[in-house]
Amino acid sequence: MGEPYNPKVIEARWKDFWWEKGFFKADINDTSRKFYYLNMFPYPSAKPHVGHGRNYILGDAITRYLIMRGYNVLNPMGWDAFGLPAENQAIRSGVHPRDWTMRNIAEFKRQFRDWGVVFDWDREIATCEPEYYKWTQWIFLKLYERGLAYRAEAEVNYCPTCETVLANEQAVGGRCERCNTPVEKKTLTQWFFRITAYAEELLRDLDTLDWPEHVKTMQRNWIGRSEGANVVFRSELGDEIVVFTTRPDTLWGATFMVLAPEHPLVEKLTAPEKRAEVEEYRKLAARRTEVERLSTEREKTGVFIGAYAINPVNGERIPIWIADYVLMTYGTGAIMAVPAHDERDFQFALKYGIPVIPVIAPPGGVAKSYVMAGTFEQGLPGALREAGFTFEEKEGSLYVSFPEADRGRYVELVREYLRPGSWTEVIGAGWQFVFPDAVMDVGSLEEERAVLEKCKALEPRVEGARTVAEMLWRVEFYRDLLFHAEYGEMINSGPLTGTPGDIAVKRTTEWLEARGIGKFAVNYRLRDWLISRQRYWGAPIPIVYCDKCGTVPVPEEDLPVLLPEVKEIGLKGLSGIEEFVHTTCPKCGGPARRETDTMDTFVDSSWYYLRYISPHDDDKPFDSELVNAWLPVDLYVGGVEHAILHLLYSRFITKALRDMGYLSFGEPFARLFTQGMITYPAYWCPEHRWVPPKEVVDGKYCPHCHRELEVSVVAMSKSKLNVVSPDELIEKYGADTERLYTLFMGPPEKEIEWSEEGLRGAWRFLNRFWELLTTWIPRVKEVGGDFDPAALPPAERELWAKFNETIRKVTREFESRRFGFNVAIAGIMEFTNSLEEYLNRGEPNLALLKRIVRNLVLLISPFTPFIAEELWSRLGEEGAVLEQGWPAYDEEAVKLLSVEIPVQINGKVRARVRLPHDVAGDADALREAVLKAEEVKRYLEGKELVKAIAVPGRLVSLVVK
RNA sequence: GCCGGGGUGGCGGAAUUGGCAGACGCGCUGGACUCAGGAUCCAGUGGGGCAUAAACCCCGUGUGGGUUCGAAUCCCACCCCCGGCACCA
Repeated sequence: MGEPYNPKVIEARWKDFWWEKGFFKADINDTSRKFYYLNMFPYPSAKPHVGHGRNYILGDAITRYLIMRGYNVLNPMGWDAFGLPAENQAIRSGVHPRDWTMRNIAEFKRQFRDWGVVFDWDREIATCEPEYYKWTQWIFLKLYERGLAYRAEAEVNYCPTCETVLANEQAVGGRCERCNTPVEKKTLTQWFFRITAYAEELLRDLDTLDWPEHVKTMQRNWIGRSEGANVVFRSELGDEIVVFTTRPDTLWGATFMVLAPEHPLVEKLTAPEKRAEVEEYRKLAARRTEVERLSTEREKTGVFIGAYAINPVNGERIPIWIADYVLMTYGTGAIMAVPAHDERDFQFALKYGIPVIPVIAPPGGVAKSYVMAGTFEQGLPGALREAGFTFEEKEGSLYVSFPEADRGRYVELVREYLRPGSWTEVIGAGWQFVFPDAVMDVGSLEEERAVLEKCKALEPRVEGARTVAEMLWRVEFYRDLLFHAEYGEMINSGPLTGTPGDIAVKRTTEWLEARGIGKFAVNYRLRDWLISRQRYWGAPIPIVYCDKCGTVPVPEEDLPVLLPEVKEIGLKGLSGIEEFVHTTCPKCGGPARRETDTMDTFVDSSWYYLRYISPHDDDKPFDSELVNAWLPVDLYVGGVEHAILHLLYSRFITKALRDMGYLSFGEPFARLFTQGMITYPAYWCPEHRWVPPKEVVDGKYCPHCHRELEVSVVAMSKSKLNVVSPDELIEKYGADTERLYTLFMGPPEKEIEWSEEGLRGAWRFLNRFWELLTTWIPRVKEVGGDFDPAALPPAERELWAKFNETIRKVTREFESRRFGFNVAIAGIMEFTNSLEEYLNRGEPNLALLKRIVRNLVLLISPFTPFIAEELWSRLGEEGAVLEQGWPAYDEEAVKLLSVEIPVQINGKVRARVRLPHDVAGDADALREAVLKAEEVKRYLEGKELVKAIAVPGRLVSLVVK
């Protein structure tokens, strides 16, 4: 019998062993077998939970494997240590953010140690240490020198709860990412990094990265490149108004123009009688929060400013409006509005009575005509039918649909039957109005007006309509043809009429360029990165303002600009600390004021992977030569939540540093793996707020009021009280069990729910594993000598083959891009089951068993290092597990085995034939052997064999009649 | 709306990428041990048919069609779910 498994004793023995032995210290000067493995460093908030564990346990397993493969692994860890929670906590409790942060860091390190997760701790960094943020400031200065850091007055997102400015990316859906408060607008002078200068490259280089497709897609969407043209409109007074459009082919349909309320020309262009109204609207727009503004439900609003612009392609005079659906921050802050082919413009035009002129033929090539009851003579339906037109007749009205090609015929025909004073329309590729005495197009503003007037004169019921479009909109039958955003043949477009849809954009752009009124242009959704934060706990921006010299960067030798030591952290951040603000100008020595903004913490984390290479270098941020040798990071692992911000910023900083000559590469992370979160039920009581799962009564009732609780399975978070602490689990089951279960629960990429039952499955397995191995280790320990696999009897052969199959399976998962350790561990479990069965059968082959036990221990070691190290030492082997090579897979082993070949007859598996490996491996021999086999013959009797397909090593498929 | 990723037992998920669907684990059912067990061990477990039993048969990977000797896997159409973005001109 083996002894009982006691993880507490075992784990205590090895906890510090791996670090002390130096297995996790990278040899930074040897890059011949280098592997830079990197976990995203954590923000050290309070205590880590099992959800944090997923990331680090995964990484630890991978690095242990790599070490055994003989790689010189760099696997560092550090702390994203600046940030809001520390500061908010400080304001509340008076504990200095540094002390709070350091306590948490200690807690994280203790947890890692308990987990058996080891890093190269000699390279530990914390972004809040002066020796680190000195270089964050240095990077700022370098960007400033290059014009990539600049100060600008900008309308910014401001969170009234956090009392700070937020980056666009932190204002998620118009709400503060941290506290969910609706974001307000404020105009402030702020620091920006010019990430847009790299928009094109950031987009293009995504193609070179071995990253999950969805992450690349998210970045592509975020950068949001679109091609089109800038077109120069002019106001009636001659002011240039440039608009960006992706649809220059719709230019002839521009019936109005919209400027963003903040557009600089608004001031000048507004007519005196409109000024009050315009001013009011601008104020309203400025006050509106992002949420309101972004709400898709909201109806579009705007104001006519009393001025007109001239459409350069056709000289049409079109009204200029302002509306907040046009953003100052995208394109030129002004658009040409083409209501016939843009949904927003269409809504706007309909609401404010602005004409619509179709200029692109709709897809489908179908035209429609509605002939109202009472407007036509008796014979029309019959005549239509006779002429081959199909239509529906409802309450005396006709609803006719026909191919565009029949338009002429239809118009001729219907005209004959129209009663005097009536008309009908043909709506399709262009809108036509058919009167008994005339046919009129709606192809220009002038024609539109003429049609409208004529209709009004004939029919008092359309009196209220302000435009033709409004009139037509009343006819349900036409609605799907009044507006569309597809590409199609250009119509009503002067010299370009008739241009096919597939070349319309290109030809129009060329046409505009030839006339000097427009130019091909590219626009990005990406905005510059706003890095200013009005806070204390961050890296101060190293800038001084001098009355004489202006904006002066702090000289490099004066870095770091230290955070002032203060007793109490106030709400005003650095600006509230007088001693800090007042300084002398580095240029003239006169009195000056310091910049009091600190940098966004994403700046800290946008370059930390470079610092790990020489973490304690006082002379420079990093050693270019070593960094160029070690980077890009071979494998970067972290949560998807950083798919846009952190990764995009890091890529930008890398490219900027490369262009300054400090780096030889332009992408920091060659390969990325994103692991999913661990979820757990969170219980909500309307009265008693969040209830910890353990206190829930009968799985659903509040322990205080017995009300039924609302359950949601969500990512573990302290605030929702649904975290599972590793401490209790490790106390009860040991770290190996937590590790094993964490890796076994499912593919690491996916989000998954934590389950203590599942954890107990891992616990049971480790107990069996331990007992089995400790039972036999004393015996195999004494055995010497080897064995010849080819000479093994069948049962042993099979075991040996199966074991090698297991090695292959486990190895494959480490080498794959999915790290499916759930499958690898399942393989180990499966093999352990077989081994147990074999050992229960009788006296085993001890030489074989020894080989298997040794390698099995090595095989499981990346997942459960404690138990592996303990068993390894009990085997009496030299050295530690991490000093052993990774078990090799013996391909020959499987070949010793006979193979069971399924035989399909007409697509159904009807028999199985056991054959030697070499027979099964050869198509001809296999086919022959199977056809001769007794169990197959009975299916062939009296039948004709039509086809026999043999797949070597797999199966045989027979077709019979 | 646009983009991306998916639909396999009661659940998490396997399936060597076109070759025995459901590995491994959880849960469940039955049994053992026990004063007891939410501990542990053993057996069974996709659905259905037949049934003393072994065996055997049919159905089955979101739906419908197609390609193929053979489809969870490839193609076409549709339905549903998850994630991201969303007044970006």
